[in-house]
Amino acid sequence: MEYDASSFPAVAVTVDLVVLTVRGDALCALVVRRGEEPFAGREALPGGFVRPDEDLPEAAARELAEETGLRPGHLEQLGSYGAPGRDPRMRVVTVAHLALVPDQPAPTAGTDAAAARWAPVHELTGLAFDHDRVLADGVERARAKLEYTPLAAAFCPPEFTVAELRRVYEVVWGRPLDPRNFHRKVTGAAGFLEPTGTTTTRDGGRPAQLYRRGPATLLHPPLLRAEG
Amino acid sequence: MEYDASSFPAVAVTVDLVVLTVRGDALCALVVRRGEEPFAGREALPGGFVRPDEDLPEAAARELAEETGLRPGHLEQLGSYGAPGRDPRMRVVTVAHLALVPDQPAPTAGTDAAAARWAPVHELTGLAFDHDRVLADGVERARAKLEYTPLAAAFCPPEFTVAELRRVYEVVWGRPLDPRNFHRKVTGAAGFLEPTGTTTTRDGGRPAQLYRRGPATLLHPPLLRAEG
DNA sequence: TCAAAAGTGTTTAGAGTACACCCATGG
DNA sequence: CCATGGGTGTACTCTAAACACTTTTGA
Repeated sequence: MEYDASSFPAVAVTVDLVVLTVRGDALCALVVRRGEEPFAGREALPGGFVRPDEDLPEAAARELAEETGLRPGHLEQLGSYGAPGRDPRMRVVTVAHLALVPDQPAPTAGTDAAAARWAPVHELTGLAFDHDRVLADGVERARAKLEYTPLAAAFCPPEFTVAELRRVYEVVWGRPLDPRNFHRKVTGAAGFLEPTGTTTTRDGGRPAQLYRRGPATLLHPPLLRAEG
Repeated sequence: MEYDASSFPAVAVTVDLVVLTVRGDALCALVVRRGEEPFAGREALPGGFVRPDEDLPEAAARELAEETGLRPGHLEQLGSYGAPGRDPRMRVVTVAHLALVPDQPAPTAGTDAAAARWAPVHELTGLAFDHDRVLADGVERARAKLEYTPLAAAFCPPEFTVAELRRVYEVVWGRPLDPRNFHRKVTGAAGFLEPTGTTTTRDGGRPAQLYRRGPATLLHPPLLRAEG
């Protein structure tokens, strides 16, 4: 990395957020309606400047808290996007992040979030900037990561049943899973789930064991998307 | 993404490269000796400024060509690193990229590459900036991607034998693989390898079929790192 | 008592590993 | 003709998919 620190191109760095949640039957993303040019009136992913004193993950966490008022179940860097013309005003490189959050009772209760809403990802097209692409990359990352990490639990409340976890997989992958085999797999995967000892009947039928997220970060064996 | 384009923090954006190759028995990375402060005399990953008119992948490809004179077998974005203090002079956000190249007959024959060398990744510590971390992330990405993509072929010359491909896996993963089962797996994976119809005896013994990279981007089924 | 969902057991098919074995070349 | 590596066949094991079946609640 050789360069002269005194003469560098003027670039702005932002963080943008793909915030995903499972609501009803759909995988949903958080979008905000833009009030200013460019792309005024269009929807965009939430985001903002990286401040001089903060690291990239900090900036992403701050923006997320400002938009949703919530601590995410999971937050990771997705990738950077910096095509010269992506913002018509100036050179902007954005570091996109992927956040997974549990379903919110209230849609959005943040400060900045006047014009924010959750929308099913399959309905979201025509976003501002290159955000269609960023969103697609985020969704694909989430889908892939459910296979080999216990990340699905990030979409769930602190305590959840196996059926609720299965519902996350079914919505994100868009296909049904066998409840019996799914139950065996996730309860058998070391470190995925920790039983709380309590049960609930909120899903109807026979009472279901409640679980918390376990300490595992990788799933052995992975759950596979391609069944049958 | 709401912001005032006229008042943004001053940030420099660079690309850094984790360039990996398989040489002899070791996975090696390209490093350059720094001539200037900060970290003068220390080794660092190759990299440089993103120019005003180029996209991030272009910048990475240009830097790679400048350093190695070579077209990579594979080039992808790795991640961005932007901790406030990572460069003592000013705020620098770097977009790290991962490049995989075939083994070079001549070590490095580029323009900028006076002080460049290939070094086994396990010997590389004490790199400038946060490059130890960037390198480690790149190596881990490469290891993981060999499992479920046909990326190992990016380490090979245009035409290669199954044994040469297996050698790549053994070096990157650091463990021996059964030649017979490996052969069956890679020749059986659809789209991984395309036979050229010619053979070679350059590895000794019975002539081996030569293959080219096939069109597949994902491996079904994946090769697994954890064997029995 | 019935519907609904939790959870267990069993069968069967496919994939992976280990390893015996044969093939084709150079020296 | 022997060493070397290429390549095939096969038995065994392990996992997962499919699905019958039992359990435990609310209505």
